[in-house]
Amino acid sequence: MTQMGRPREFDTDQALDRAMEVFWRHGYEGASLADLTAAMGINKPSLYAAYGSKESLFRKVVARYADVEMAYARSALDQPTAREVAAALLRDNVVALTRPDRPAGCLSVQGGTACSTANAAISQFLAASRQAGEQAIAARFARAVDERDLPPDADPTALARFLSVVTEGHAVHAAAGAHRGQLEQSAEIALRAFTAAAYSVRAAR
Amino acid sequence: MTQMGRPREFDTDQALDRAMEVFWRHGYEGASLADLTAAMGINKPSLYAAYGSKESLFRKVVARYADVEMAYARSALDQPTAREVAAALLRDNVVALTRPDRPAGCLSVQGGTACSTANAAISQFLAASRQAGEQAIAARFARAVDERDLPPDADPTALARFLSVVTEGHAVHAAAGAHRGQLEQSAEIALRAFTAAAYSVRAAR
DNA sequence: ACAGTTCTGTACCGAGCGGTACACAACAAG
DNA sequence: CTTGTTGTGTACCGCTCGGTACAGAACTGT
Repeated sequence: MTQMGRPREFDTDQALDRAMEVFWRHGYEGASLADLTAAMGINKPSLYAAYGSKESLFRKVVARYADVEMAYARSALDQPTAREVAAALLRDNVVALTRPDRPAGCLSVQGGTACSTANAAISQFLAASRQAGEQAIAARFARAVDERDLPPDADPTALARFLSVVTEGHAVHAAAGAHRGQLEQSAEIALRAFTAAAYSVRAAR
Repeated sequence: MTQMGRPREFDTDQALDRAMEVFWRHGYEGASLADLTAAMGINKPSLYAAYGSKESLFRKVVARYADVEMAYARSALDQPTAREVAAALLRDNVVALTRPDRPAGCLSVQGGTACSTANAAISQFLAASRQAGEQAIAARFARAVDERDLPPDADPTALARFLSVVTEGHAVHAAAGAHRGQLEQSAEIALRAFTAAAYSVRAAR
């Protein structure tokens, strides 16, 4: 059986990308249904039939964002050493935050660090997804300790947190208009910090 | 002449503090007039008579925030050396972001990194105020170069930007629920990075 | 006492919000 | 050609938004 009823007249993934750009630029609450439907080229009933609700659409957008726009982060974790992981992460993050064909900054931060009480679930959801990324990095660094890449008293959690902090700071800065070269300078400083803290013992304490 | 007409029945600065807490927690757009008036203990006409509009109230709140809640930043600039400036800034910032009697995070970031098109001026205003802070730090570091505290090829602008990035990242993290001790670890790593980048020549490049 | 001024509370405004009812159009199955 | 199913467009829902008109209360100056 192929599919009954009238066929959908738009591509759901393509419309999701249009919605992503709107949420990315204006945040969850700053993006109105009128903005979204205009960008997606559909009407409200089509949106609700295909995605359920504004919140459900947003969650689908964030999932797609993680899949597509954050792919660099997963491949950074494949680098052979912790130092190279950090270097790839910091550098590719700066590139992703300042792509001329994308809104500046990061959907996960722009989406809503603060929300009205009614939408508290949104900011919690975004915070949780950022923390999941941080924990993935921490797990990678824990592996590096096991592999004798990092010294035994290195703190994978603290190192991952530091990298996460820097990328979030870069996201705020990029959204405010910082240029790629400016963030690259900052990333280099952070990378030196990471190396010192990770590989020299007395660092963490 | 004292003051004509019916006297105001509330303290405008105290009400401003109540409004600050609401904006701090929910951002500019996430804070409704109903939330604000309830927290301030006044009615809408009193709010409009005393502060002009929601946007005008927010700007007054941000000004007060800079005066009161960011006083630590100004006194950090009075430290004798660049390293001590950075250390005081990072550490006091972490304390300010995680005060148990204040909302977590930073009003300037929580206020609105992203806004609807109608309120684009708000996020621009906040970004500009953050950049003003960054430039004050850069100016302090430029003085440190003049004073032979920092080496002649240190980059005051890049160093200030790095510190600004870390504090913004800490603000995002704190708003997401990070504890003070966790951010202190991150601040220590950042401080080592700062010292290395600032005081050793080949660092910046 | 009275006028002029300023603040307070109620009750309201138009506009935009997220979300939906409904009639109709486009397809698959029989 | 009919029937069942699903998407589309219009037109609308109740609600909340930021902001205000207005009447009365509380004060100062004469």
